Amino acid sequence: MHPAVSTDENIKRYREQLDNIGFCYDWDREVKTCSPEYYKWTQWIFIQLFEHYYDVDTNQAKPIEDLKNHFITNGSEGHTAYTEEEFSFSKEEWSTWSEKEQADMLMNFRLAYRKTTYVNWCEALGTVLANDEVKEGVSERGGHPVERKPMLQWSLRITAYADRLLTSLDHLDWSDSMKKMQSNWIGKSTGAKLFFPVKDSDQQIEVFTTRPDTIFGATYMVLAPEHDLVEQITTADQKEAVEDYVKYVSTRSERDRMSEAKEISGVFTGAYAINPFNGEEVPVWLGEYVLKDYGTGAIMAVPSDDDRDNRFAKKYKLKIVEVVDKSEFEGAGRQEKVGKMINSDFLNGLSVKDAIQKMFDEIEAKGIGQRKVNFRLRDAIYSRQRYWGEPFPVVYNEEGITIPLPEQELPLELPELNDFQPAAGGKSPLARNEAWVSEKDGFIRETDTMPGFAGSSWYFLRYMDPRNEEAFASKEALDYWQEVDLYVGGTEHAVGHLMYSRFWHKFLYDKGLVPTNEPFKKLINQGMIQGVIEFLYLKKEKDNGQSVFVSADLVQEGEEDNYAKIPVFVDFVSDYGAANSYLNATGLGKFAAWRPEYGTARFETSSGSWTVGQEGDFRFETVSEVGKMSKRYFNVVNPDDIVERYGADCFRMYEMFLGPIEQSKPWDTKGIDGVSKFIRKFWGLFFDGDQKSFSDASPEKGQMKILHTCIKKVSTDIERFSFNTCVSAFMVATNDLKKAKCTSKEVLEQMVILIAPFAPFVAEELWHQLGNESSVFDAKYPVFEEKYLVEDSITYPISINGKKRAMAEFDANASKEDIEKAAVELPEIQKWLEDKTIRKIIVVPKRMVNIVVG
RNA sequence: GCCGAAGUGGCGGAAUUGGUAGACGCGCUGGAUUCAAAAUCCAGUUCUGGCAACAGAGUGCGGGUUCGAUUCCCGCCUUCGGUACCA
Repeated sequence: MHPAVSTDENIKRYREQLDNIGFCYDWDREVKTCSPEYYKWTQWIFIQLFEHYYDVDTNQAKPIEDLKNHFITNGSEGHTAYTEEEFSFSKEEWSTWSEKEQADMLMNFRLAYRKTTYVNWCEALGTVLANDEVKEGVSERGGHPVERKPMLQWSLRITAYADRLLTSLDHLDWSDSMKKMQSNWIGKSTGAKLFFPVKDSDQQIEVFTTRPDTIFGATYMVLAPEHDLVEQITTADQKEAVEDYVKYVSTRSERDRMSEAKEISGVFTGAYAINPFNGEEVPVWLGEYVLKDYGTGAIMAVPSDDDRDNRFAKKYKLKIVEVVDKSEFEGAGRQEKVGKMINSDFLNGLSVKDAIQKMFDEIEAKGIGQRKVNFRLRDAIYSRQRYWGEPFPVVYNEEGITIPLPEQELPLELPELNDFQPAAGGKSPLARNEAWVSEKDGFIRETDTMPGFAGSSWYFLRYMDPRNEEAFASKEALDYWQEVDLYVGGTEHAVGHLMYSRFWHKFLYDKGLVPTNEPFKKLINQGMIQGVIEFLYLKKEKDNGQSVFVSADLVQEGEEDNYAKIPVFVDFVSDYGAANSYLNATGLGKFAAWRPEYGTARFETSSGSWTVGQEGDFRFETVSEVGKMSKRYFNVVNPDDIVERYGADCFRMYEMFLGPIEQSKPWDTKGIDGVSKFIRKFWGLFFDGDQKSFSDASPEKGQMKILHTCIKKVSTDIERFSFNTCVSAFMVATNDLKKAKCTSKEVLEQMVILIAPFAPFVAEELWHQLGNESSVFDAKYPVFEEKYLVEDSITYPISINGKKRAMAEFDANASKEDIEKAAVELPEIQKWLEDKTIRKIIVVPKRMVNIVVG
């Protein structure tokens, strides 16, 4: 199916569902990130990013033209543009460079730029896979091998904004946990970068370390297996081992490499580096735990003070030199920055803290390195080898220089294609459309497309002015709406979408295109309604070329590692959600038809093997896990049938009633009857059968108390997004009003207004039944009045040593002394005081009494 | 592994600043109504012992602070989200 068709169907479907549930949206402001009217501006923003660099002096984005002019007049000398590498060239050199060489240099500074990055390449499928589609080195679909492969791709230089993304978190009304996740993700650390010369070579290894104090304990070095120097420094007799290892690591996902649960691995290059402080020769190793893209892609390993280095050193029997004496800090971890320096020449006797500072000075004095702030945050890869995305609004000339399209040629529309599979030779689908790719004058178009986060990084700005053809939004609209007041989103967006949006927004702010520095003022995290994911166990090793699935009950405990888990569409599964859910012959047939690549697979169950076409009594057990409802897991449950059966009011209130908004939980309709009953009960306050039962009778004091208790609870709970307790407050009020036989229109009318945002359909109907002409949503929302809740007396719990032993009622104005006296004299309390001395009596007014005895 | 969150009856959950643990709802048990069922209504329902009054235990596990801890501190366990190509 064409993605445009399925996307339209999905949008239509969502719209129907949202209407069905009774959500109030201003549909005039609807935007579609895949429509050319919208993505014209996504492309436009991309070009702006391409045309700018980040100036670290003024801390804002500046036109790349300015930088180019600087290079023309000064060369690299004195430039203040953000970049990862250092470049040094004179204006004369610049002027001798070809246009292509100059363009390549500018690429190192542009906020949108091209560089070689690694992708998960699956040769068998001829395509690049998302990390999620790769499970333990093989593709989730088909179980084919996947390797890391370098590819020239677009990236966004988000790292230029790292510091600002970090510091402006302070001013946001976001949860602390969310801010922490973002700040950890950005991962600012202050350290030193320094060079270790390679023995018998003119090469140097650059490392970044936050622990320069431990340099005398640096007994070996580790390079990322992809490090540029690997080939040059590897000795002849280690060549084969190194090549094998590099190949092995290319099949490992980054996540696997970071996990320490798995066995540590590495290989010796044969080369030695010189420790610049003590002149010792230290072996240079490769290790998969060092990543190419973090820091410099190389570390000085200090096994005495780093856990991973320590494990590595022990495994490969490398030298360990203790350099920090932690004897005064019992229980301190290996990596804790405490203790006194030992075995460290001029650092001996210093505290770790002082030693770090001293080393910064030494390194700079010796001229072998300098202080450096490093960020864990990496630039965002912006290319996707897929059809369904925004085309890049650029062409490449014959030399490969990037030329952005002029604004009047935007949008560059996605051309029609009838086959969305990757093109031959691992190229993106768009490469099939040669007429589109080849532009006039030998120019060619980019065949990759933009990622999903392109359109989603700024859509909220388009809501402010969705039809504007002159700009992504008018200045007037942006000034009026400012930022997003409240953003409700899940924590799954914590470091992805929310970080990218903030980055784009800051860039637009720098250009004076938006009035605010941050896009989302307040943010709350709703939990996810989860689903049960059903997996089939697939043997990683094929049997004579045949895929073999094994029923979960036949897989031994501890053997799970030999299997890949393949998700199955939950509709095929019998007893879905139960612990022993399974596929019968029909279900297996559906699975095989749905996943044709497994059409020839064998499915082993306790009652024999099943293959396509077989009938009979098979029970192939699945693995059930609670996880997010997602297209990827084929476990999405549809709200429509609930609305059909119980009505939208009931669906809405039940979903709220399930629990706190920020908590995740599996979807389960058990209990929805309670909410359904409540709505009928609420209706029953107004009607006795078909007869209206309300009257003009003036409300009793007790009824007003019930009403205002409810108003108070609901008003405060709405403010703190505690909707589940609002629903229970309505239930309590309804039960109480019924018990009080309340028929007062005055009270009931207020209840209707109060409940309207929760159950809009029934509220509107009752509102009209009460004789009102206008909509309930135009009525004034009830206001809590304290006077209805004033109590004459208060019931106190009386505790002995913190354990409740009696209840007693006291006048609301009773003094502490009176309460103490009366409490002690209660017969239920007296028996606990026999043979005991009263040590203390604590009275918390209007709360409780605690008598301490001993 | 790392970062973040959560863990309370048979189940979903409540307890807003350290002050009555289990509100509200589901389920279950008994009863009313009914030829019967559904629906509805009434009563009970944390666990253990007890006819009961009552007593003991109890908020993932182990410690600590406090007159008092679901709430604060330290150490663990389990589950969920993220871990850079889902966004």
